[in-house]
Amino acid sequence: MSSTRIKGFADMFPPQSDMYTYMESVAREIFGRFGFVELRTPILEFTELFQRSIGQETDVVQKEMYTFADRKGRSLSLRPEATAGVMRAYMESGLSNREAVSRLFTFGPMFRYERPQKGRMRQFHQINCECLGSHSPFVDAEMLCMLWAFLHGVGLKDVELHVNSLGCPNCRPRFTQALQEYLHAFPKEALCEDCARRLASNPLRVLDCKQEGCRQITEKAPRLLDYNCPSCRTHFDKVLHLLEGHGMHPVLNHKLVRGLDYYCRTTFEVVSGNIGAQTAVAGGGRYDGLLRSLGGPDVPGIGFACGMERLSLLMGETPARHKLFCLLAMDEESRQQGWHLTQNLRLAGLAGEMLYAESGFKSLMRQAGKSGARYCLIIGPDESKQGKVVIKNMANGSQECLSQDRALHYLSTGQDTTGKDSNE
RNA sequence: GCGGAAGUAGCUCAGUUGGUAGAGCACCUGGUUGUGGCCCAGGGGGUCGUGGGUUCAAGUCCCGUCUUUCGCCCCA
Repeated sequence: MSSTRIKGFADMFPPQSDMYTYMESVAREIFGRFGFVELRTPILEFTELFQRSIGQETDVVQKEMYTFADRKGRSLSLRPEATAGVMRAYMESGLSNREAVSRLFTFGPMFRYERPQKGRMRQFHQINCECLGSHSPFVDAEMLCMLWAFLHGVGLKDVELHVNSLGCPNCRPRFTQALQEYLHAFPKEALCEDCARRLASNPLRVLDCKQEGCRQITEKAPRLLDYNCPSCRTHFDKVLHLLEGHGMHPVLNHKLVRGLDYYCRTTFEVVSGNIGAQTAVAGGGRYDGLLRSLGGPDVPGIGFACGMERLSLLMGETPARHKLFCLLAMDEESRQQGWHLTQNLRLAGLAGEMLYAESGFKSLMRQAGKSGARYCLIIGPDESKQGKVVIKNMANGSQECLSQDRALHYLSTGQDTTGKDSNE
């Protein structure tokens, strides 16, 4: 309503923020098992880095970046994706001299000036993984295996893994030429306006146009895979073979191309039909020439990005965190005792709250009920005189009065079976 | 950058051919001394996104604007 917030930039409260924290913790755990370490790079970089990395001709660079001059007139941009910054950091750190293969992951906000819609914000969040230093198809398969494990780890189902091979600088030009020849055979009106333009500037993009007319035409278009050179083909076959042998069944999608210039060979997307107009939850691929083109060592790489906004649309509810206790006290002396007890319970590892409102007992009791706490702790004049506390089990209504010193033991061991599984 | 839809209480929405605002849920207080969830009774809350215009009178009609949302483009 009030418009103090920047369009496309969202505040996140629970349960949404809990969900993002959850995604990150699952990612850390699983990526860690695969030998990945966390890298954090700046949100701001020199504009030139993105221009050189992502590609001067891409929409992302041409019209979607938040670009501005700093106080000394240098052009800076908020990162629209993570890979460029990771490459820069990798080069500057000299990591390639210290280890042959580096496995890095990073989380964080990215920025693109686009029209917000379902699953797309101007400030959005990605989980990003890069493996640098290996040409091996085993690595490609490993990345996909890890991505799949992560998505399953956060409870995702009903998603498909699409793969394709874009070939390399040696073989792709032949395909591009063949595709253009194929498309030129159709009358000009057959393709949509955008594709007519793409035909010259970026013919590969015609393949993933959503327009029905274009789709029919590209259905029988030349296929990338058929134009892969022998070594690209061998590489890709190996990746497919490994995945199949591991029980993953990637969908070979001949129309899968990627929007960023640096991709080659293995490319992939994880798609779902349940995120509005968007379909990709995660996407990535191999980018063997990227580091070299940025002035770095000739080190191959492969990586993927996973969109957290989109992922969150597909996830169920994250388990709500449970409070173990809610303490209410009825007069000043009781409040003081209750306050100390509350802090002691927390310091001993139990999660809970104390109600400070000086309202009537009924009101406090209602609030305790709403808090969702498993136990309600009550201290009134009678209890505080003897240093006691009433502990009421909110689920079954049973209660007992014991000394405040024993409350911790009672709550952490629990005399009933339901009291044992505190997860805080 | 382009197109469609919508903006009324914290939330979801009613609001009839224009006559100075309602419901449900939520919240608060009670239903006799210190026991929540159910029920009952009461209560607090809205410059009807915003700025103009038409009119005796506009939440209701007209125009602008902002925001949100769904698409296009593009992408995760």
